[in-house]
Amino acid sequence: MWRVAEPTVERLIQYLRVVEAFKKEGRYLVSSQEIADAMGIKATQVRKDLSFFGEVGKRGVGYNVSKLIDHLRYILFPSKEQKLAIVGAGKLGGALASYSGFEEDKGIYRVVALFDNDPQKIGDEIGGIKIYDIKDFHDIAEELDVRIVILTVPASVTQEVVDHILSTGRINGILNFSPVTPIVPKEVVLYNVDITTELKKVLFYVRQKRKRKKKKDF
Amino acid sequence: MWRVAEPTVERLIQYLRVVEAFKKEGRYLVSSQEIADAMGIKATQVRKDLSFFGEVGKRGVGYNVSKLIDHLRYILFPSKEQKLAIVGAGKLGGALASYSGFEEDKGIYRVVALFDNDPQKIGDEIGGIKIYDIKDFHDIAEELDVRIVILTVPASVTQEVVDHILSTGRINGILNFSPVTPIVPKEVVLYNVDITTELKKVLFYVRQKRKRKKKKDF
DNA sequence: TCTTGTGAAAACGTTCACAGCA
DNA sequence: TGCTGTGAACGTTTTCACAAGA
Repeated sequence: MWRVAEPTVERLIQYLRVVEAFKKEGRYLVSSQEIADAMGIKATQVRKDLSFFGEVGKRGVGYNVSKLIDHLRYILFPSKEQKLAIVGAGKLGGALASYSGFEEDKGIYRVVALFDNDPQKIGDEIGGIKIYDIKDFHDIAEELDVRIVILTVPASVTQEVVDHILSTGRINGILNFSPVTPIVPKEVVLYNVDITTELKKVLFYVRQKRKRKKKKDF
Repeated sequence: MWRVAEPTVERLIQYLRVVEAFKKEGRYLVSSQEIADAMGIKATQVRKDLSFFGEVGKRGVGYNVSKLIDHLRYILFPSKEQKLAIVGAGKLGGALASYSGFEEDKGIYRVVALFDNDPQKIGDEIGGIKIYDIKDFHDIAEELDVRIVILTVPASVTQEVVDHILSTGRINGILNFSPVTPIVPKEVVLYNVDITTELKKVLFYVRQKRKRKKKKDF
């Protein structure tokens, strides 16, 4: 199998979305330049990425929209729909359980369960998804064929919860929304989405730019 | 002013959190190795980053925890508390309005307003934050001194809403949660947090690893 | 002529090896 | 001796320049 660099994977995922949008507009052909413009990157970058797995466009013509979609889907998500669980049925977990953006990705993944430790919440439903007791994670995850988890628990219990869900030996992927990076065995895929860090990056660069501008003004 | 690379800024922000945690534990000194371990990176990386703005540790000793915190805060966020607005009072916007993780960053930023176009919601409060009519964005943003926006609107209206809020000329930073990358003038700082892309990266690499493992097993 | 595909170069980021100090 | 600071080496990612093909 090929070894794909992480920034390339990120862009391939976005190419798929962008090209699917072109298809919805009824487009039959698309150029690397058009894809690049839609994403704010360079056309050469798009061509490098797309040609990584072999030639897929036609020189002088462009890329066939439907063919390109099939190609990207085959490379990125050739498996059947993956089942996800959201662990932590608080505000953020609840918002994700009924997040409309996930609808677009039917066939790739689907949220099938919520977990929490609050007896008040267990048994309820959010967005049509049932809340289970985190104590029953082992059994329910097995029953529902869950191997990937979205983690939306408070920072203070992140490591503890991660240890618990990994003790089942089933889970091989975690998308963590807490600002604490848990320690996981290297065979588990962990990505962190830290909202507070992203916000601070915006703040830092806004200030940086103001400064640069002032300097220029002289 | 210095030019700081983006991965460096991200790590500096995390050093601040990690070192503040060490301070809470009553630590007076900390080594680059300890910081590195807490973040799963190399100690040399920590030293490179921390020495970027001049020497701040003591050779043979380590870093003074309180001094290091002051130093990082001075580099990253020397300005007064920034006011943020959340545009889009749906599930995700609501969850962020009452997100407890923001409490930790008091003094750096604060959410002061929500905006939506749904007359049903306008006038309500979420997490103590009032929902205003997006039509009044210009006036309210000026009144509340908002220059940074968290965007949690549906993908289909992302560009339209961005154009509207930028037309005030006040806004110079956007943290966008929609999976569509809006086009903004280059003087506006834009960061995208695309939950669906992060999820797909996890799925891709989980599959990749399974394959690699199988190969190894032979 | 138009647009893709690609080796080579440049830019960027990380790691190493060790010098410098307490 | 122990730990920081840093130039040089290394690895990775992006960009360039142009060859190849419809």
